[in-house]
Order: sequence, then structure tokens, then C-alpha cells
Amino acid sequence: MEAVRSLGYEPNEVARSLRGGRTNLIGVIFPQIVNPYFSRCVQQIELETTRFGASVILLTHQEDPVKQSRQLEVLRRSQCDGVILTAAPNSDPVKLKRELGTMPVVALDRPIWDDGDVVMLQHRQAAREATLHLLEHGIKEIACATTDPNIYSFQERILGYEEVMRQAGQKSHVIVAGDYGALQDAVHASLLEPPRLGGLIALSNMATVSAMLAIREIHQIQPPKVALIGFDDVDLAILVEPAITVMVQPVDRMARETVNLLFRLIGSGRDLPPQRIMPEAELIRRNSCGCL
Amino acid sequence: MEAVRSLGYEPNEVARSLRGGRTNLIGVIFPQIVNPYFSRCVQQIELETTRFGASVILLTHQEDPVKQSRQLEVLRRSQCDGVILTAAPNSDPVKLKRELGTMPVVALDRPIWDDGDVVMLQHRQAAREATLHLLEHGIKEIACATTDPNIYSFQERILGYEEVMRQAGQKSHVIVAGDYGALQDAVHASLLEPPRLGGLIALSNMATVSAMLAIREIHQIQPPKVALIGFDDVDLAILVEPAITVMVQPVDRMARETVNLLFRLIGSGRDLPPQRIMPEAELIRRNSCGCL
DNA sequence: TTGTAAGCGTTATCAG
DNA sequence: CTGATAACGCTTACAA
Repeated sequence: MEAVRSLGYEPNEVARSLRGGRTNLIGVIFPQIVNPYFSRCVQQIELETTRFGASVILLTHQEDPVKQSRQLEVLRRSQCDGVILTAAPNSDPVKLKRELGTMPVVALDRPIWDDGDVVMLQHRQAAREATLHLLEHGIKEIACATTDPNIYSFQERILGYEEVMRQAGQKSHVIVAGDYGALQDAVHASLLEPPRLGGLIALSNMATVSAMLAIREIHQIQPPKVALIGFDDVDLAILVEPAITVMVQPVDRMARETVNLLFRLIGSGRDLPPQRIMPEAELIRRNSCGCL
Repeated sequence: MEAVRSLGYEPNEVARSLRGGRTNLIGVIFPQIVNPYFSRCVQQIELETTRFGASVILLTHQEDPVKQSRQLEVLRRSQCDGVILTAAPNSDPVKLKRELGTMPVVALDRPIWDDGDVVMLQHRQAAREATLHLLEHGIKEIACATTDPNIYSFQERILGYEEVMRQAGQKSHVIVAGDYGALQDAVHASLLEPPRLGGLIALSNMATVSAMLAIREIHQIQPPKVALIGFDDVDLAILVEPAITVMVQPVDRMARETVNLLFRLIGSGRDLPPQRIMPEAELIRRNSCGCL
């Protein structure tokens, strides 16, 4: 130990990994990280991973399954100990399973295959709750807005919304558009068409911003307010006027649980029964729904 | 090659790294990533790194130099090919140089030592420009607000602000508070004390939010408006009323240049003359400064 | 207790 | 041009 100190020796983790068959690296594949929902996930994953003496290799697939495939190959070849994956839409579960090889995986926010380990919100229930809340405000004509309807979480939320609307004997109206700006325009258009919408549920933080902007534009033409409930709290929710009512996910807790679950799999030879950790969203009542 | 395909052989990167002395891993150490400025940086770094066939190990030190030291140790032992570092405040340059060992490094947003490679905004000039802009609006009593004054970029911005104020024969007033909420309170208090402030420069995106909130509170008591210029554009800047005038950095370009510079160092045995890439900020004129 | 040897999967080198 | 061999730095197992 004295020699270690005096010579400044440091173990070579690469050689250790080759010999020991363990790299202490986990791969984290996300759609992107600029979205505050994802960056918070990544932040918590990084903090929690450190507690296991491991490091994070961060990759983003930009919702592209082809890129995702290449990235899984990188992780396989790097002998990653495990993977946290928020899969791209239209991923083939069978192909994914093959591409993961022997690496244990935990899905986050979106499931990968039916009986896999996953940590995600009760998306459908969250949308149900949001829709119900607007109905309870006496609003009947409610639309929901989302960017990419190929994404599991949004699909589920749409289903939850439609379900409640059906039960209430109301017609559903799903507004879909590829990106940020297009969604704003689409919402704008819907607000001008009959039936005159009284409420809007934005199914993601991106959609919430678009919806906010569209409502604001319209508001200068048609004074009667449109109630809004957003998804995924963002800083701006309390900054805008009116403050936005949102369904929030316990993001930090979910991210940490994901890491813990993954390391349990890594430790225990992966013969554990699959876990599905599905917390509920919380409705944060602010002004935009008409509560305050 | 036929055997490769039929047996499903895949090269083991760990063995390759051990043999070849190159891991195709770069370490990225940031203060955090929840801040949209940093998450955008990380996103671009990830995308650009892929183009060099390498991957990113992401670490965050939370502005703690002790954590940063541990993380550099991790990177050294992992035989990382290079490091991108936004150093924690109060980092000892000599110690840092030692801790980097043989790994080439490029500093981002904050320099590490005097003659090192660095990509960062012309912080001081940006603050000068913001201050000058408010003065040109005829505003004389201008304060600036920041969270952590130990951080290089904020220090520089304060200096730029003070410089212009001095030249204009005005007294400087720097509002400092540890965090988000405390800063909001501090700004709030300053707005109520004499001299009656006419303008405020928030030196970061966090500070911008705090300042916005404080101004809004005050505005209900003291109608005369306070002009605001923020730093680092955020989505919310256009969403709030009034839309916030900001100094924006060419974040994406800076992040990409950082990666390119690093791989030039990695490729060329590190005998290149140190580069300092220092772009200027751009003033985006919106409502909050009184322009529109 | 201390020391030696084998092997992890590559790649570069050197003989055949 | 093909094929065997050594070395990268570590850990583990076994021998002295």
C-alpha cells in the first residue's frame, strides 16, 4: 500500500473488466434529454448509479428505432452490465430482446415487452383523472392534444381520456401534430372550429406549451376561457398566467427505483420475477383548469 | 465473415481497449443536467460524439469539487480517451491538472487553467451589452442578480456589468443569493428598497426565473415596470408576459465545437497549441426590456 | 504468507 | 498470405 501511494499506482478498470467480466457501466438509452422530463430522469439515474459504484453511458435515439439498434450494439460490444431503456416507438420487441443479448434491462416510461421489468406512470389512469377533473368543472367539450401518437405513453393517455369521455356520453376529439409548432397550429384551428371547446388536456410537457400558446392566441379573439390541464410539471407552469394545472409524475422516485431494480437484476443472475412499478400521477390544481 | 455472421460473433470492446489503449469513451463532467442550458450541451455533445464512434460517460458534480475529484478518478481508472469538463467552483487548477493525468481535456463554459483549451461565451462582453442596452433605454438604476458568485461565468458577468455601470457613472448593485427561492426573496427586497430600481439583469436562466417571479409580485404593489434582461434563453421566456429579453449563447455550436476540439487533441498526441473558442452572446429583444 | 502462472479477447508482429 | 505467439493489466487459483 505504501508502494501504491508512492508510485501513484491506479488500477486499470479496463483490464479489471476484461478479467472480471463486469464493467461497472450501465447503458442509458433515452429518446432525448432536452425535454425536462428526461433530463430529470437522467440526473437521478446518474446520482443513483454512482451509489452502486458504476457509471452511466448516455445515448439518445431521438425516437428512431434504427438509431436505437445501433446503440444497443454499442452497449453489447462494450459489455455493459445493464441497460435502462425508454424505447423508440415501433420497436420490435423480439428484435429488442435479441439485441439486448445477455444484458439485463429495465424499461422506463414505456414498456418493452409484456412481461419485462418496467417502471412507468399509470398513464391511462392519469389521463382519466385529468379528464374527469374537467368534467367535474362542468366542462363538456374537451379535447386532448399530443405530439407523437406512436409513443406508448401518449397512446395510453389517449385511451384513458377517450374512456372517460365515452362514459360521460361526450365525443372525443384528439388533436395530433408532429411537432411543437404544428401542434400549436392544430390546437389553434380546433379552438376556432365547432364544437366550441371548453377544455383541453395536453398529454406531455411539450404539448402543454403548444396548447398554452394556442389558447393565448385565441383568447385575444374569443374571450371565454378554455380550461387546460397539462402533463409533466415544468418550471413555466407556475410562471404563466394562468398558472397551469398539471398531472405530475414522481419522476425522481421513478428514476431511482429504475436504477435499484436494474442493479438487483445485475446482482441476482436475472432469475427474479419481472417487476412492474407503476406509480400514480398527482393532480396539481392551479388556475388553468378553473380551480382557483 | 460468414462464420462471423453464422456464429453471431461480436468483438469485445473491453479486450480491444485493453489491447489498443483506446476506449472510445469520453468523460463528460457537468455541474448538473436539469438546467436546460446544460441539458442542451449534453445533448449536442452526445450527438457529436457518436460521429467519432465514441460514447459518453456522463457525470455530474453538483458544483462540488470533492465530488468532481472522485469523478476524475473514475475516468482515469476507466482509461477514458478524453474529458469535457465544466469545473466546479474553487477547483484547484494544479490539482485538476494532476487528476486529469494523461487525459486530454476541453473546458466548457468555465476555464480550468489559464492556457488550457476552452470553449465558452464571452461572458463579460455579454453582460456589458445587456447593461448598455438598459442604459440606452434611459434606465439608470440597474441591479444584477445571480445565484452562486463563486462560479466563473457569473463572476465575469458581474465584472462586465460593473464596468459599464462605472463608465456610466452609476452605482452597481449586485443581488446574490444561494438558491432559486432565496434569490427571488432577495430581488423582491431590493425592489422595495431605495434606490428605486428601473432595471434588472439576471445572470443565468435560474436567476431569470427568480427575477421574473419577484418582479411580478412587486408589480402588484408598485405599478411602474422594472425592465428585465435574462441570460440563457429558455422556453418560458416567450411564454410569460411580458416576453423576456435575453442574452443567448450559441449553445449547440459551442457544444459541438467542444467535442471536435477534444477529438483533435485525442488524435494529435496533444501537442497542439491551446485553443480558446469564445463566441459572443446575442441579444434577443423582446418585451421585458421595454423594446416592444 | 508470498510468489507464480494462467487466462480474459484482442491485435500486432513475426515465421513459415 | 496464412497461422502461431506475445502482450495489454488484472484476478484467481494454486504452489512453495
